[in-house]
Amino acid sequence: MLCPDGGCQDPPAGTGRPPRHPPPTVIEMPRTAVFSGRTVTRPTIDDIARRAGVSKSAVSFALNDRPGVSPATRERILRVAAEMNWRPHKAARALGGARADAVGLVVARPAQTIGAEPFFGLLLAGLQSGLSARSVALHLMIVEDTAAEIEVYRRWTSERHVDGFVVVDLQHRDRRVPVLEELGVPAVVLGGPSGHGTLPGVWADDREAMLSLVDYLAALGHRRIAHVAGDEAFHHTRRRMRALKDAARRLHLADAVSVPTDFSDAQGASATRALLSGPRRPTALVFDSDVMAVAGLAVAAEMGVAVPAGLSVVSFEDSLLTRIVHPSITALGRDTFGLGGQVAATLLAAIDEPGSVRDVKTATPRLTVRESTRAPYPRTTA
Amino acid sequence: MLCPDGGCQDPPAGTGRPPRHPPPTVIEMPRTAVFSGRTVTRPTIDDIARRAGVSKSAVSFALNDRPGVSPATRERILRVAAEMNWRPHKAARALGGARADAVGLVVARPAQTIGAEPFFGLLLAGLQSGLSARSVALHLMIVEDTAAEIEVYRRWTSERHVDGFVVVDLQHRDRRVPVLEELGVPAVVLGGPSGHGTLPGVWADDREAMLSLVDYLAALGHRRIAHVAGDEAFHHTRRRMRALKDAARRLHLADAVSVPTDFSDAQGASATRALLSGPRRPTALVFDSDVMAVAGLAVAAEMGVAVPAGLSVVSFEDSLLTRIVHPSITALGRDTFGLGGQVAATLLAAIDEPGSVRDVKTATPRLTVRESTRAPYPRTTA
DNA sequence: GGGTTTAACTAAACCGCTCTAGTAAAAGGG
DNA sequence: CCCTTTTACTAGAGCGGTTTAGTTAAACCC
Repeated sequence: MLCPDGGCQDPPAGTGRPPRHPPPTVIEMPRTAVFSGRTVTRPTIDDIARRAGVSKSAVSFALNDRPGVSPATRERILRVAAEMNWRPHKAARALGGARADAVGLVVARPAQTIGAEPFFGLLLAGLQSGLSARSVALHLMIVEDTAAEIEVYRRWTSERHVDGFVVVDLQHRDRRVPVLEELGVPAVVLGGPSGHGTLPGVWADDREAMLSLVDYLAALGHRRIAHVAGDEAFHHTRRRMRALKDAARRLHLADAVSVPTDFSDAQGASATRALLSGPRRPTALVFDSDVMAVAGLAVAAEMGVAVPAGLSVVSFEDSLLTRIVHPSITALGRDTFGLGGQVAATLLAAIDEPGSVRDVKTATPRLTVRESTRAPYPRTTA
Repeated sequence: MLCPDGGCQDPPAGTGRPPRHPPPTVIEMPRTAVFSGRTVTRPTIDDIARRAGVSKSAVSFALNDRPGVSPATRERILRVAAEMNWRPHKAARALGGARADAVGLVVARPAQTIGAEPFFGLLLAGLQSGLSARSVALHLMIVEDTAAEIEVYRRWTSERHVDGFVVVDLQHRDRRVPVLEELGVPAVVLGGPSGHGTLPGVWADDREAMLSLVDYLAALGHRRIAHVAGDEAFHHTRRRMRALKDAARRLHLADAVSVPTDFSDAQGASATRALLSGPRRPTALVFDSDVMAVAGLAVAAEMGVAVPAGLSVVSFEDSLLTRIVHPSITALGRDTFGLGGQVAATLLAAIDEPGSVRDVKTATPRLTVRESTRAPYPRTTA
C-alpha cells in the first residue's frame, strides 16, 4: 500500500505529461522556500499525493473531511500529511474564494491614548480570545484620523484582507457607518443603541448606569454632583450627560453639571481644579474614565480636599487603576474582557450569516463601592 | 485607441478558445463577490486588460512599474485601473511567492495584564506606526502560554501568514529563540543584550539605568534601598537585580535587597508591605513597573508612611500612571512608542535583508524626578 | 445477466496575479 | 540591405489549494 521511502511518482497509471520548463533533475524533494538565506521545506498537497500514491483531489478531500475517499485511504493520507508536517497555505485557500480568516480593528486615536487606557488593552485581549477560539486572526491598525481609517476599510475590503471589522469609538453622526454599509462588509460597532445604522451594535446601557450611579450618590446625601465627561463627539458621552440631567431633574438635585473634556488626564485635572475652585463646590465628582478619575484624585489631594471626607469620587470605568490608588475609587465596572469576547462572537456570527445578527445589549455596568465615596458633610445638604 | 464603452474582448487577434463550462451568457461584467447578501464588484487585471485592449501581462507590468510597456500604454492602463477602482488581491499575490506584508506579535500573558500596563499599548502603537509607514499589517495574537505561542510561530510561518515576528518578554533560557532560529523566519527580540541567540535584539541598557538610579538615591543620602523586582524568569529582571547588587557593593550601601514578584499589583503591594514592616525599613523603594509603584504608594499611604518624607519611591518604568498619581512618582522613562518604531524598523530590515541586521541598543532610560523622592531623615544615615 | 446506481478516485479548470519565454516589428549597425 | 539588437507586447505556466466533471469498477436490483 505504502510507497517505498523516497516517494513514488504517480504509481497507478500516471499520464506523465512532460514537465514544461527545463526538466528538473530531482523531483522528489518537496519544494523549498528561502527565508533569511536558509531554506525551509514546505510540503504541498502535491507532495502528499505523490507520497500517498493518490491524486491531489483525493488529498484535498481527505484533508477537508469531504466524501470521495475511502476511510482507509483517508487515514493513510492524513498520516502522510502529518508525517510531512503539512499545513495549508493561507493565500492559496483565500484565492479559491475562501475566508481570509481574519478581522480588522482600525483605530484612529493619538498613539499615546492607546496605551494609556486599560480599557483598550482589555478589549483587545477579549476580542483576541474570542477570535482565536475559531482561529481567526486580528489585524490591528492604528491610524491618524477618521479619513485614514475609512481608507483602510476600503483597502482591506477590496483586497479581501479581512472578513469583517470591529468599529470602536462610535461618534455622533459617524462617517464610518455609511461607508461600511456601502462596502457591504460585515462589521460590528461597539456602541449603541443607536447611531450605527444597519450595522449590529454591541452596547452597554450607559444611561441606566448613570441613573443608578446618581441614585447611589443621592442616597448618600449628595445634592451637588459634577460630571467630568469625555468627548462630546462620542455617542456614549452624550448619553451619559443627558442621563445625568434627567436624573438630576427627577431627584431635584441642587446642581448637576457636566464638563466635557478630551478624555486626557490633563483636561480631567483642569476640569477638576475648576470645579473644586468654583463657588458652589460639588460634593461628588463623577469621572467618565479611570485615568481622569485618578488625575482628579491627585488634584483634590494637592488642593487639600480630602477624599472621601470632603469629596466623593466615582469613576465611570473600572480597572486596575481605580483599585490600586489610595484611596481606591468607587467605580462602575463592566467586564471589558468579556465585552471583547461578545464583540468577537457577534462579528463572527455576522460573517457566517449576514443579516441574522441583531444588536447585543451587554450587562449594565455595576457599581463597586470602594474608599472614595461617603456621605457628604451636613452643610452641603443644601 | 480606447475601446468603446462596455469593454472590448481581446481586440487584437484573440485566439478565442471556447469557454470550458457552460458558456456564460454575459461576459462583460467584472466578476462579483457576495458579502452579506449584497454583491460587491471587484475588477481583476483581466477586466482591466479587456477594457484597455491589452494583455493581462501588460497590465501587470504597468501596475507594478516594470519595463515592458510603452509610457503611453502604461498611462492608459493606469487610468483604466483607477477608473475601475482596481486593487490587488492580496492572496493572489502572496500565492505567487510574494510577501504577506504582515508581521506577527504573539503574546503569552494573562489577558488582564495586557490591559493593565501602559507599556504594552504604547509599544503596540509604536510598532504599528513604524509598520504602517510601509503598509505592513500587524497580526496580533494573545495566547495562554509559551507552548501555544510556539505553536502559533510554527503555524503562521508555514502558512506564510506573516513575514516575521516580534518577540517580547524575553526570558532566561528562552525556549522560543531556538524554535524561531530553526524555523528560519525573520524575528526581532525585544530584550538583550544576550539570551536571544542569533536573532537580532532591540534592548535598553537596564544595568546602566539601575546604576544611575542607585547613584541618584545614594547622592540624596539613601543607604537602605529595596527593589521590588519583576519576574525572575525575565531576562531584564535578573539584570536589574544584579546591577543593584553591584551598585550597592561599590557604594557601600547598608542594605540593598531585591524582592522578585510576578509583576502584579497584588504582589507589588504585599512586597511593599513586607519591606515596610521589617526591622530595617528601607528609606527608598525601587519598583520594576509603574503599576507596582502605584500599588506600593497606596500601601505606604495606608500604613501611614509619608511619601516622600518617610519613604522615597522610584519606578523603573514611566508612564501616564506615574504622572497622574499624588505624589507623582520619580521614574526612569524611556520612549516606549519610539521603541516600538525601532523594533518595527529592525524587523523590516531583517525581512528585507536577512543577516544584515545586528542588535540595536536604544537610549538608556533617563530619570524624571518628580515628587516621590527626597533625602531621607538623618536617622537613617546609618 | 443486463442495466442502473453508487463509491472511490482522477483529471483538470479555476481563483488573481506574476513572470518567463516567445514573437513581431522597429531600430540600429556595418 | 541584411543581420542583430531592442522594444513592446502576448501567451501561458505556475503559485497551492478547491471543486466540478468524468472514469472506472464494484454493488445492487429485478
